[in-house]
Amino acid sequence: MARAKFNTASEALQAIFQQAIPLFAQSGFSGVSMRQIATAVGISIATLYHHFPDKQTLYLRCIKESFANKADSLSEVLSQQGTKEEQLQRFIHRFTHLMSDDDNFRRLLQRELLDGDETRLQVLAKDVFQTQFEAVADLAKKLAPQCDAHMMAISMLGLILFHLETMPIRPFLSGGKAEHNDPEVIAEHVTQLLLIGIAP
Amino acid sequence: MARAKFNTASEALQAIFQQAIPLFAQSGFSGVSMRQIATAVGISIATLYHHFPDKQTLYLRCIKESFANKADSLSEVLSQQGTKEEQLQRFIHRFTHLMSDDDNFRRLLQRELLDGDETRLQVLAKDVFQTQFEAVADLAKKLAPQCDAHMMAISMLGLILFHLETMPIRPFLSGGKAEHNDPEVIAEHVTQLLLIGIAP
DNA sequence: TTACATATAACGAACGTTCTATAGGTGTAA
DNA sequence: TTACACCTATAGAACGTTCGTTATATGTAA
Repeated sequence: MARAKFNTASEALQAIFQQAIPLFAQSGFSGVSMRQIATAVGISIATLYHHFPDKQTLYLRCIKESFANKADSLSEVLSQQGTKEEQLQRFIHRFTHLMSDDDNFRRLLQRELLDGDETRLQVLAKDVFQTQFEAVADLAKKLAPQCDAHMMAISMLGLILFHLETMPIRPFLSGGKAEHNDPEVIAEHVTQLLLIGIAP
Repeated sequence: MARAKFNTASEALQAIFQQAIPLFAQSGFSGVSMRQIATAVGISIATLYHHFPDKQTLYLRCIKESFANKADSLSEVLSQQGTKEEQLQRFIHRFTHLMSDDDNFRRLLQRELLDGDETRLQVLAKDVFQTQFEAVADLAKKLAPQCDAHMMAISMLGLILFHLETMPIRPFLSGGKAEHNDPEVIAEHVTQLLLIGIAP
């Protein structure tokens, strides 16, 4: 019976994450059942409980797993040389692609902003975003010394994320075109808006 | 027994909406049970089913109810006279306050962006947002003729909404202060950013 | 009397979780 | 090398609870 499906516990965990992350990203914590996940992985529900003590723990580990390794790519682009305008452009492009390429990550993040309690958000801020957010705020300070760096950093991220967040509804809004979902188009628009605002 | 709690069916509906809307905004469709809602209203679960055929219908009517009458306030401010810069500033302020004052509405909206299927989002776009979004896009076109009006309108809304969306996590991010949650501060920041970008 | 708002009670299904058992690998002592 | 104890990964079956939903009865107003 046993020892047939996976060679190591780590393989089993990876298989579970691979199925559970998209499910949680799509339907949220209470929209996904343990049976659903077990079925998707192709294991029994008892096996799932052998690897995780309860549903909440599985969910939090999925988030951790999905959020891991996002930092490196941003750190790299944020440490590159160049004028501050070049740095901005590179960061915007990288971040847009990062978020555009990993819909599960973006959806889990937005679900956490809606559902995460104070403790979870604090962990998220300190363990996942802190270093990169500070670098973005520093860049904002260099670009616009007269502005509040924190607010400006939030604005940069929000500009990008909202275009992705509204992807499913924008086709039905006036002027919505398919090309508006192209990360290159979004990045270019955001960069221009930040650099010169709405000035002609 | 009966006819004791409410005088009319409409009163009963209003009492149900009043309890159900914050619950759905807080926990989402699958995070709230019919029993929870009935208990909050102080009626039996069967009474709830007397007024609504099923949970989905109740949820959709809650959304409709919560989204109603938001349009008028925006239409008013969007039709006022003044320079285009004044119009922008007035719209940003009004929209920020509208969203800031009604957290349930904002949360339901963001949940719909995550969970709504194509049909529901299409209804949302056509029935709730269409007119106002077009007006915002027109304003964007007047302010920045060289830009894509649709993208610029999305950017305006996203700038505001993301500051509100990230309220619970920003205290834990570098430079976050309580005053960043003040709608006046947000509106002023967004207006300045849109008007001149990051230029000094 | 009729129509409706309400409540009690229950339905079957699904939920998260746990109990129990077994197949198979691993370490150890005879 | 063999024998046995132990551990891990797995699954079947069931636990008690809650889910959305409904059938039925009763009280009140017109």
